[in-house]
Amino acid sequence: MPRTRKTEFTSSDNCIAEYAKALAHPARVAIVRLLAQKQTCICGDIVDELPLAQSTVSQHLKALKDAGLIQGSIDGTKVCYCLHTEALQQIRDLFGNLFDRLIDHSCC
Amino acid sequence: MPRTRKTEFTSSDNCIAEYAKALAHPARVAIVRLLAQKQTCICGDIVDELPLAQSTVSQHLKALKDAGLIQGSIDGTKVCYCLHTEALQQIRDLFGNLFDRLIDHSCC
DNA sequence: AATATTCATCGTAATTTTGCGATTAAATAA
DNA sequence: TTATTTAATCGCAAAATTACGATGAATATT
Repeated sequence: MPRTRKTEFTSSDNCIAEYAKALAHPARVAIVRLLAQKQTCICGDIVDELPLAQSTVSQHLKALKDAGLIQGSIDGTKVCYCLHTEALQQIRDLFGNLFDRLIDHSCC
Repeated sequence: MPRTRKTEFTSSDNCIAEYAKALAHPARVAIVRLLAQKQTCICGDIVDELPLAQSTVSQHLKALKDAGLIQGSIDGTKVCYCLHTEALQQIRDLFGNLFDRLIDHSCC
């Protein structure tokens, strides 16, 4: 009997994967950590903290913004970025739900 | 004055990014969730649960194994996979440290 | 021994990601 | 007004990811 196969991933799995993809590069992790550490919203100083060109950092900022992890607000010629708390809370919840129930399953 | 630029990412950021990359595809998230739900170690049944060809699923399993998230043990012609608890604990810790301190920073 | 099952690996194509310099747009400063 | 600063976007090249069928290796079954 030929086996039937699922046709899609669940929206939860897609959502988690999308968030994970947003953090799947050390530059983007560094940006998030920077914004988490400094209580003030940093902007172009992020570029100075990363071993990448300005245009590349801008791309990573856009990726984080598209994923909903950060927000940017214009202040003169500068742009001030900060974390989007609700999204990060959701990430914590999603990853928590994913991992919480597996504390003592050593089956191999 | 020309600005100095960092030359590397921290090992912590690299580590988090690597873990995030392992979960940056819905198929791999689905595999982890499957292994977290079933207390028994599943093997090729994973293929039937995913909308992907066997060879593709095998690649995703390898990616998860290379990242240290799962382990596989051979049982006859079958292979039994299970989660690698320590790595998942480390992920929880790393992401927890990254996100914990940012509860009430709304600066934008 | 011959066949079947299970799963990893190979080879390849299509797509996505990453990175940079150059350019552009917008606001400020001179 | 004319420069200068800041940051986004464009265009492009290199690398990585994703997906599949075909093949191979190992064990189990007949």
